[in-house]
Amino acid sequence: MASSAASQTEARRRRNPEERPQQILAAALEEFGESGLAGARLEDIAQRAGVAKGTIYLYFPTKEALFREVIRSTVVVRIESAERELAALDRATDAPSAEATLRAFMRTWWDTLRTTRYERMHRLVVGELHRFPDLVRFYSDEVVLRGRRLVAALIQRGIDRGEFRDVDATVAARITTSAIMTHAASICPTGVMNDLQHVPHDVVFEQVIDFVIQALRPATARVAP
Amino acid sequence: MASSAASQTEARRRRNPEERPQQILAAALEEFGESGLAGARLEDIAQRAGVAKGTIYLYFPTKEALFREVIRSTVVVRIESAERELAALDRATDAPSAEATLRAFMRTWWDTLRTTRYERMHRLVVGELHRFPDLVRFYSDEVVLRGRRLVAALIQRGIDRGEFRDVDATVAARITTSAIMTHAASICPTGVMNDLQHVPHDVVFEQVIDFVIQALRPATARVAP
DNA sequence: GCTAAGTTACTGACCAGTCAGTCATAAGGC
DNA sequence: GCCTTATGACTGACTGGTCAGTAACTTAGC
Repeated sequence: MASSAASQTEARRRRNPEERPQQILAAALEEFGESGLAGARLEDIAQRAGVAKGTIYLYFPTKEALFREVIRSTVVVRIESAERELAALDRATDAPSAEATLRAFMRTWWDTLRTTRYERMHRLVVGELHRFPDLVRFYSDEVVLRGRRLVAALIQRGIDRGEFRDVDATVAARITTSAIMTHAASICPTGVMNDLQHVPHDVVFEQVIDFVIQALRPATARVAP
Repeated sequence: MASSAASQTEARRRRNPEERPQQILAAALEEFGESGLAGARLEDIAQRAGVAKGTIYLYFPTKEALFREVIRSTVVVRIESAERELAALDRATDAPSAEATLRAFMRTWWDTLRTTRYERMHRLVVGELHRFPDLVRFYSDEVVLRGRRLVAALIQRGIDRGEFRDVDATVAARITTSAIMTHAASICPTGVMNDLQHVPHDVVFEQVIDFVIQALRPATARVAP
């Protein structure tokens, strides 16, 4: 036990300037997501990151600056993954139906949103972001609009191919993403839709996406044979 | 100016034990909604309520107890207004179409959700409630489930009358309310859908409700004549 | 109607605890 | 031996909660 504590101390003391910011940001996301900006303690963030409090100040000038970087860096990861998705979709342009593509894309999004990481992010965005107008704008432009544009493109493809009704793709994308995001954020144990705790995630996802697809189906496709 | 200050002091000093809790709760909702539970200062709440800090402790034992009461009392108001709506709907049982009734009901909800009061409430529910499991349950049962049951009943009525497809009314209600709530919460200036700032609220509402109605329309009703 | 004694709502200075931010010191790495 | 990275004890500002005191109002006695 003594040796383990010693090796731990050793490990903590090892210089690691490349990885330090990431360690600290990851710990900060957890603490901020748990307790909010004002409620989170730097001491706890440091402990979770396996460093001393002073170390944080070697990389971030203030608590608020750390918070901003938590948002920015998490968001950047999200953008990048969304872009990877888009690229993958563009490569396989016309093989599957628009419906299948939309389903697949929303599915990966669904799986991402349901992680604890994004549950915390969601909490911070709704609960604290409003006090940082520049971050609101950043998030709004670089995450919300960008993500929606992606979904809108998929829906537009379906419209062009005659699979979907001639709706406003942007509006449809907005409603689709909002439904998916709310459901993803609310079905966790601490979420506000606790009646869904016992419904398998897959089923909830299918319910949402089926509803959306129904709204997008053209009238003629739905006549009984 | 001196006289105004004097009369203000006079007003503040007037005893008013009946109204004090409400004054304090209203001020607390504003401050908590603005700064979060940990970020809000009792001093500021007191000032906003026009009382001294000590006065708060005559009515609420701790800051946390005050927070709980803010949630509970605001939620109670919401339940009561929803029940009034339900009663009004039951009185006019079979006159208008299910679609018209659903539209009307969602419309009043929309107008309520867009007030600053509920914007703050939403922030608190998403951002802070998770640390109070009993409040999560309370909110989940008494607001989310209850509201959804109301909407589900409206949709079921439409199904029974043959106006809507034979969908799972609960699922449809869940998706409908989530879309309406997200949009209502996100279109404010500090919200995350800032591209909607310049779209009239009525239009946004119509887009959402039209999309939902499309998903609910039966196939046969949409065949071209 | 007036004053004294009593009651209760309210106040704000104060205390004790907390925590963001600092800095003298230590520990690698070269 | 010097420079970079890391530490954690320390400080000072801040705030939740307390309480001795005050003002507003009520009742009683005349």
